[in-house]
Amino acid sequence: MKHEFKNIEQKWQDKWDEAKIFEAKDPGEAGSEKQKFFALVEFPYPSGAGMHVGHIKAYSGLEVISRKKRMEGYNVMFPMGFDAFGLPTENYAIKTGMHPRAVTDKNIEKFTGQLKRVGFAFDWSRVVDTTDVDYYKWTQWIFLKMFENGLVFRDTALVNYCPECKVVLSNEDSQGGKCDICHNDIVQKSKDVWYLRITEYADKLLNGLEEVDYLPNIKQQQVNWIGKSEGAFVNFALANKDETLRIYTTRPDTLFGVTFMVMAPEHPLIDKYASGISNMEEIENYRAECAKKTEFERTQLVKEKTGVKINGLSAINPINNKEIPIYIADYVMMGYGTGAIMAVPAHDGRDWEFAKKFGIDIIEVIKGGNIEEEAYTGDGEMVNSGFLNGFTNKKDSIRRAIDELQTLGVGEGGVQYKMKDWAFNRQRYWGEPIPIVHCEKCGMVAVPYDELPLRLPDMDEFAPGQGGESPLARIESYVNCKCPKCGADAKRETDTMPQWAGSSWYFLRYCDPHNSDFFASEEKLKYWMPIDWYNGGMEHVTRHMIYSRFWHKFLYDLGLVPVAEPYAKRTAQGLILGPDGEKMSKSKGNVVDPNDVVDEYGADVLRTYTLFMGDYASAAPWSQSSVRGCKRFLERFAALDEMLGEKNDTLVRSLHKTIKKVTSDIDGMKFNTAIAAMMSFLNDVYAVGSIDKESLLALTRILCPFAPHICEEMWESLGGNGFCSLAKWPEYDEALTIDNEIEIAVQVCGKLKGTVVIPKGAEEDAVWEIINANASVMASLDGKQIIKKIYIKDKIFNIVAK
RNA sequence: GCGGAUGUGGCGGAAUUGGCAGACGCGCUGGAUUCAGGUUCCAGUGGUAGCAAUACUGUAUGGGUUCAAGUCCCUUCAUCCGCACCA
Repeated sequence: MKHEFKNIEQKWQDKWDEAKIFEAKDPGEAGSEKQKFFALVEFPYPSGAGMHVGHIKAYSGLEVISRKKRMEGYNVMFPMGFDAFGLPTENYAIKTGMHPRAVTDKNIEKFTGQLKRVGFAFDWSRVVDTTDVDYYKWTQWIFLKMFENGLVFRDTALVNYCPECKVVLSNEDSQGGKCDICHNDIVQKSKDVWYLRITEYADKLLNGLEEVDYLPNIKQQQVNWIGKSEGAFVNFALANKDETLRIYTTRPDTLFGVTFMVMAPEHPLIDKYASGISNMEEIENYRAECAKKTEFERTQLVKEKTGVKINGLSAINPINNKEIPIYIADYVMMGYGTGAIMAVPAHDGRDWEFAKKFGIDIIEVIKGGNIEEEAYTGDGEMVNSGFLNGFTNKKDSIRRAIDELQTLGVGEGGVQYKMKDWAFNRQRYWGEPIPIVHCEKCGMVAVPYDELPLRLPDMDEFAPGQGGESPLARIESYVNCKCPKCGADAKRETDTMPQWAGSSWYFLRYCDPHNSDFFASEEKLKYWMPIDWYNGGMEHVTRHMIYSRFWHKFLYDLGLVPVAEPYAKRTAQGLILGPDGEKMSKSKGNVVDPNDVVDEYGADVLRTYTLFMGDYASAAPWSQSSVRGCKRFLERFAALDEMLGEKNDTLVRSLHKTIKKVTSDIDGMKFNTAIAAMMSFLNDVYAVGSIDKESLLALTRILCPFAPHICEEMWESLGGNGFCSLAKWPEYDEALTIDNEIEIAVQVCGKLKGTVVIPKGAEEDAVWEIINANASVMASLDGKQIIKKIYIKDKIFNIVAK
């Protein structure tokens, strides 16, 4: 079989298309009686740059797994789609004057072409495009359901705002103080924005992790992101005021060590009692200074503590009635807990630093450290703490303290999350219109379900407004409408949804992509869900994955989806780095284009190499010369049909071991060792000089998920039945994977002195006899006294001698 | 600071329950084929010493457990990722 493989690739792709062999069978169709396997990869954002090899690696993993599942007799669904709303497309459209719709269509076409060239076994009949009106109709529908159920609200708050992109960003989209889209600094801006009440689902999102099979680091990241902490709320009375200052603490048992309180600069109680504060001017100056800093600066810079004492306000410690001073300081955030804390400088590093700087008392309540030197945050016996004295167990003392707070009626146990509600809007054009109408009389009114979809109006100028308002606000015919409730003149909401909306439920649509009555039928969801295996990037673990789990759990609570967790299993691929070992980026000029690789070596080589380059979950640099190694491998394989010969017992044994290894390695995503095993087998074949047809057919099938084109060609040339891609996955004979004779190591005092070949399962005496015939081992025992012989059956023989 | 990981040849990376470290591939060296480059084929390839058999040494660091440690325990260091004044 001597041809350039790239010439045969198109041929087989056409045949697969024509025979529709990768289309999943819905319930009721022939083939649906098989066990279903729903394999999902993250659908791409179709950017103008096209795909890079990282996409190929991301899809190749489940491509191999799902192809194998198909050959093992599963009804496989491996769909693909496009997450196409978003800023890059819109920015490109503004720059070039093209309409975002046209840009999107062009890019989707480009991506589709690239994906097809690689020969991925996607079910192309189920393609989902989030910008398709038949799709975003249901995105809007789910949004309205959330609205109806009180999960959507508007609030004026300090938000993350990107001056470059002119959009409000969620916390998830502004990690590290940088805009996730353009990487410029974000600023804090007070704005009236839409939120989804994701915090309502914090506990469910956390607890649900117990029932899914995610890689441990993925779970950990989500746990950290949700950031649940348990503690207590305590109400401190303000001295001489009928007012309480409420704080949150994780250590209510350190109440006896409180020597001051701290409020966030924005705390409302300050304004409320401003008239009684003698240094209000100083406080206002401090607040102005803080307001200038972004939240990023406030939290990121490890710098000296700053703050101002509030003259005129003080608090009463409810546990011992001591009067304590109150400060404002920017190390306390308004956005977490209650925006105020009780400070225990002896046992909290930040409070300690602050107390040292401002000369505040430090009272030890937990023994074990030297509080003169630094805060002690470890465990120890409680002291100076009244009824808590003598406690040594943290849990017990916290519980006792909460009991006491409740008895006194000044506090209670409570829980806090780091996760905040999801800022859910963009003041841009290319997104799903938010289906809400503002009526002067009725307030915010949902667009009636039967008026969905609310179409994105057509327009020519999509640049955002100077005041940061959505371009949709300029279309009067769109903005002006009637209130669905009272019929009066009303204004339409002009913000659009953020990019994460469409990807929050796309997998449900794959189950029933052409349904015009519902987002997906109950029957089909019941058949296909949950997703058996989801693979994607680590960068989506705290965003897309949290968001989509939230939406899904919401739909589950409404009884609209059959399972509580959408993803039964989740893995992640590692990045492909540039040949220079750096992250691939256009600016570094180290991006490898899959088209170039396909042009030069063919799709099979590209697929095989992306999986061979290293551990699937780890980052690895691209190496052009290693690509050639995979090419050599496939060329050597392709030549095997000219080496047909008699059955060779050793080779058959080697084959069965290879089938066994490839089978288990694919399931464990150890693609690199699976390919290595096939390379080894191929080396064995070349050493023998020939291979029998049956063995070659088996090899062809186990290689097929990796290099399907060349394998189809081989299958055809050997007269195989139908498509190799649909052939039965070979089984191995366990007996043939076990050798009758094995070579074991012989050690003297733990050092390797030689090897001997023994019959499998030989007893110690028999092995000892064989060893006695081994000259080099016996030579090293010369003149020594044997103290002990250790024989681990079929593994090793160690002689301890003096 | 907190959380998660990782550390093995020149490079990417392999090594069930502790049981022959370096599979497989790249690169490199030598040879064959070729006018030549490329390709292909054969042999070699952790380090040091030796013509060689062989010996010693070797999985970030230092210690420990064990007949036996890349693997288990403790120490130190380095790198990467996530979160970060979260009370």
